[in-house]
Amino acid sequence: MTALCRGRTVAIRAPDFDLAATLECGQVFHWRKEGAGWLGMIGAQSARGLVNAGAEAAAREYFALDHPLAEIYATFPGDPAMAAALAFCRGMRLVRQPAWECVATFITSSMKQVAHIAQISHTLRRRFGARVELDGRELFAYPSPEAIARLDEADLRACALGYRAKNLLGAARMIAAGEVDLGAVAKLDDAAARAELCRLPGVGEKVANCALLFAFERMRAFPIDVWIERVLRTIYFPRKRNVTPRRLREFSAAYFGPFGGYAQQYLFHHARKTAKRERNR
DNA sequence: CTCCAGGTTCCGG
DNA sequence: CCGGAACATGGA
Repeated sequence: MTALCRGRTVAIRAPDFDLAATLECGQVFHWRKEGAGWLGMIGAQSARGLVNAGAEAAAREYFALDHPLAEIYATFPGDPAMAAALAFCRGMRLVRQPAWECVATFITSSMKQVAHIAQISHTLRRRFGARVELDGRELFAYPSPEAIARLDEADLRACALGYRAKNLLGAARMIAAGEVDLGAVAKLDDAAARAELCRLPGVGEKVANCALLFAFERMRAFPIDVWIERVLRTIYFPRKRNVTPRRLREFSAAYFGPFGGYAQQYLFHHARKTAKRERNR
């Protein structure tokens, strides 16, 4: 397929890679379209800084270019809804995000549209994150737990976080204090890792599953948000009442298989984009 | 103006 | 375990 990933100066080649879908599907929120390419950071470094340093490997790691998409697709169920989502999203990859950045952005995601989450992410980065130069442009890393832990709740509310300010602050302080160790979470099995993440304020099952999927490579993690719930209810439980959250969880885990998280993200992106198109009609 | 957005937490059946 | 309500903010 196409070679993509232009941080304005450099390209990375890979087959079966749709960079735009990967960056626009609502898994990561800070990349910005610039001309024909995208500008953003991979952890603490600008995408171009990485390549200049001769570490293209880091970009390949971040964008998960090693994920065997053909094999993953082969595990998807063959129903029409899944087929349509696959056709729409083919080449979209689940990136490997830095754990704290992922946990924190999804703490701020509750009851927010994707555009709002991105706005909050940019404000936090600009105000409290480490600044990096890139050709006269400036980029900002996501602020560390320690940097946020030093702040006041009012500082965060001033970034339009609303009630989420208390949660982000509390989570940052727990991690800065060593009460929760994200490095240790990586070594736990799925259930234990989920439970450990849920100790953080503002992290419930859905946010924990996003973190497991987008930062901890748990390909079975299946976040159920309002969009996915709508898909599940309308496509897989048509005109059925009393379908409980527990039932949706159990169905998803059994039906979508070992790469359920990938299936979930494809269904999510497809549902959101097609819904927007319908609305504009 | 009303409705809704990648939810979590707490509270009463 | 389940459904409801409170919790902030901004775009459609």
